[in-house]
Amino acid sequence: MPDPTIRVRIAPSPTGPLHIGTARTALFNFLFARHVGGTFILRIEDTDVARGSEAYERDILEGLDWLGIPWDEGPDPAGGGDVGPFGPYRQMQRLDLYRAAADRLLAADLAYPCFCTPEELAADRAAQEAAKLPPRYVGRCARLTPDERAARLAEGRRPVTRFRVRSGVVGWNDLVRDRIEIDTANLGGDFVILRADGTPLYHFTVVVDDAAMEISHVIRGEDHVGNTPKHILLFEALGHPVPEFAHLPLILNPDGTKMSKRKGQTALDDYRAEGFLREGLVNYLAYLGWSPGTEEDVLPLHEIVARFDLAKVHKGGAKFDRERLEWLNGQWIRRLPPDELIDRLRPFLERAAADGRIDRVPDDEELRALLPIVQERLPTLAAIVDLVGFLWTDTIRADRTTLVPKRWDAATTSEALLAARELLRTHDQVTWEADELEPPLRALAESHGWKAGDLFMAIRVAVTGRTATPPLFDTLVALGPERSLARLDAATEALAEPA
RNA sequence: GCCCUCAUCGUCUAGAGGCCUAGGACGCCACCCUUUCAAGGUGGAGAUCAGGGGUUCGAAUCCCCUUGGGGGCACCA
Repeated sequence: MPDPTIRVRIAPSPTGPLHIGTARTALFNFLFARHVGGTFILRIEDTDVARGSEAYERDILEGLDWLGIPWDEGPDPAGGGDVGPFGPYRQMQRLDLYRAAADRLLAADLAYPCFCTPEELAADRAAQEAAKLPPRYVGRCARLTPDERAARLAEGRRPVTRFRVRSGVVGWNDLVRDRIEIDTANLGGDFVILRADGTPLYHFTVVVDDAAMEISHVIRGEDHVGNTPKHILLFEALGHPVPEFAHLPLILNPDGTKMSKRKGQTALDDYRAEGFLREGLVNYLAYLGWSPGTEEDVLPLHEIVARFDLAKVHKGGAKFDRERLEWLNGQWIRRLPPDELIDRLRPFLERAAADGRIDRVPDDEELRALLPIVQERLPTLAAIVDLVGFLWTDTIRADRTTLVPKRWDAATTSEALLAARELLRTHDQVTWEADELEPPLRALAESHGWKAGDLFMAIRVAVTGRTATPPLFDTLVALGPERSLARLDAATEALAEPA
């Protein structure tokens, strides 16, 4: 049952690649909207021209799109025109709206021009700091007469526009944190809403846009709690009903501070590049600060939507736990249908080939045959190369020390490898299958008095170059008789070389 | 300095006065399975519910204080 009165938004600023925290906030907005049948809007807050870039905007749209949390209104991720009746959805295309809103505030004397110079403001702040007072605008220009303003204008000084902060207490019933009240005396004085060049600042654009776009619920990070009174004041000054607010707990670094690039991996793109699935990421992110209250850990998006409830969102922050993310991702990889897994693995193989980490890319058929032995061994998609990259590499390097099993010496290893090679060479190639390869090799070990495990380990390292691999006989099958024999030869040669 | 705010195993969490001698999951340890590595199964260690006061027949759950943590105080968003 769609509810047109419920409208939420994610409003990222393109000043960096899509942040995992932004993705989480977007997800919670999406979950809330879908759960109640509301509308999920994406708005680009690009008024910080100095730090923003179009490349970042693309990264954000692409990342959100990839995550699988589609917005109902906003820029078209494919690069087309905006979608939705409240556009445009990029703030730099809405400048006249802010200008008009500011004019209304100016006309009602709810805002005023301020001619203070950056130097004056810096001096004020320094003085306040020295006196151990909280920083705040002193109000030098708050009560300028028309003549004084005209005089300054005549000097060629360009004023910023400041919003008059009224005295009193502003409060709201936060949907996750309950009642919050803040005395406006602690807001830092009258704040700037328009720069001298007329471009608007954050606090002003959010409110003008949230009002214009009829946003009913503002769901954002806890770091915005202190901004909320300013926004409420602005809504009131603009004569617009104040929306509901819900402040989400922050995602934290391992040391408990707000997640940052310095102390953690924050770009969604980096997780994507490592081969984390959207399903795993979404599942994990949804469980940071929220839980369905049941004992289900692996939950698909539509189930999360069905169970989501803002009232059950936590108040305290949650540390980002990569181990748990990896486990969850593995769960999702194991749940992927074969064809789907193959499709998702492909880009990672192509990338590995481009980087020279493997020499060729397997086709779908080869990959499909491999899935039974790799699917349960992948914590991430990118791990495929590490796991079985030796299958697509022309030459492997197996050094002498790893070639010789723990309980063996080089001579025994050579002897065993030679015997195994001979056995495999004469093995019927039509029955080059795991079930057919195992018995004769076991018999070989027994006849020489070797432990089967030692023999298998020697062969494993000889044909793969590593001690940890998928099951040996499946590996030999994937390798094929020709390459298996060649690698056994190369290994014996390596052992024969003087150390 | 000021304002706001949070507080259950190492981590993510269940818990909305008696069901809690606090449950699950990740991680860790052991065992089983086993040719290695995983996956899977079983079991285990791990939280005097930050501390102290109340309220109550009864508190992890309600109130107060303390402590500790976090967030915020821009012509950034």
